[in-house]
Amino acid sequence: MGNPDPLMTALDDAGYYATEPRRVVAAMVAQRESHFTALELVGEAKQRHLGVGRATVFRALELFEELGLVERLDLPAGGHAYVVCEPAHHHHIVCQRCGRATEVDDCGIEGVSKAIEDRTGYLVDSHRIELFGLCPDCRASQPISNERRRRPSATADPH
Amino acid sequence: MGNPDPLMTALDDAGYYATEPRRVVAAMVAQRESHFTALELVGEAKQRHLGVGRATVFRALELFEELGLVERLDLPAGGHAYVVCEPAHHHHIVCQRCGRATEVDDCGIEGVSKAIEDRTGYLVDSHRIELFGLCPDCRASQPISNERRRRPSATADPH
DNA sequence: ATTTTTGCAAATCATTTGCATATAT
DNA sequence: ATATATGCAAATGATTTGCAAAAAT
Repeated sequence: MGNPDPLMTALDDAGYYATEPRRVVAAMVAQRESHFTALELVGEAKQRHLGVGRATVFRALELFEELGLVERLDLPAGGHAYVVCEPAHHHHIVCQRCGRATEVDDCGIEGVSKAIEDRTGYLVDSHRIELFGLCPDCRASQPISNERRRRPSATADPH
Repeated sequence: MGNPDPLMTALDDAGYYATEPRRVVAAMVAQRESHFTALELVGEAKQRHLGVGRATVFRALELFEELGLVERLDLPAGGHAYVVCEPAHHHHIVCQRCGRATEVDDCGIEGVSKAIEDRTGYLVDSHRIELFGLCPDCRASQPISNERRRRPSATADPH
């Protein structure tokens, strides 16, 4: 009678205790379709009387992130959100409208990284690459013109 | 008698008031060699009795960022920091040791973005690409082995 | 048995906001 | 004159921490 939950399995494999609260957080995470914040999970836990507290949610997410089961995104607006992901695979494209995140395989990013190393003389240690846009579904249901959304131009009325 | 400060000039060009507090913040920003946080500037202002308050520093940085004079980085550890940068140029490689940031010109990044659009069906709106590593100087003064620093492996002792 | 984990509430940290006053235009 | 910006202190929001009790090993 094994553990069918991949998050919990990974936890267990890494030597962490497979506790009920972690199972609960893992379950909440697993059924999310788009990105979510720690506080959203805290809220869900409270509403559904799941009995896991704020600190535990934060700690579980931190742990999941450490194990590569979840990734913390820095959204363009400045906030943070998590998405589930395959371990050791770390680029996502995130829909600005529905929040869905899709994993992106190395489309030449490694090569770019190498090129940058060569050009700058830096030794590259890690990179953060996040793309934001509209997913195919949202493109279909909310078509936008050729003109992409643009930031207010520097010459526009400043107030 | 013009304004020799590029940050202030840009502000002015964009139609914002060229105020003394903003000048002070711009000056602090301009003489930073590596990345800095809003609170570091607040601290400097306090220590040097520059007379600009917390809110003003935050507001000035927000404005500078809007004008593309400064970029807000999301550091790997989760914090934020700012770096000065050329307007409309938005990729940096940041030294993990000294915090210096170097602008990186498009080393094929646009191509990657396109490839991802094609593969995923997303319409890419914006991307965040930040690289972290060791700058040439820090490489020289703190040589590290071929083995890059690695995250604790999943099989390592969890505590 | 022993170690890790939890939950709570309080603490911390970063950032924002209201509003009367001051400043730039 | 008029609009914008400032400073302060208080509010907010997110995340972390201390610690005794509970659960997993």
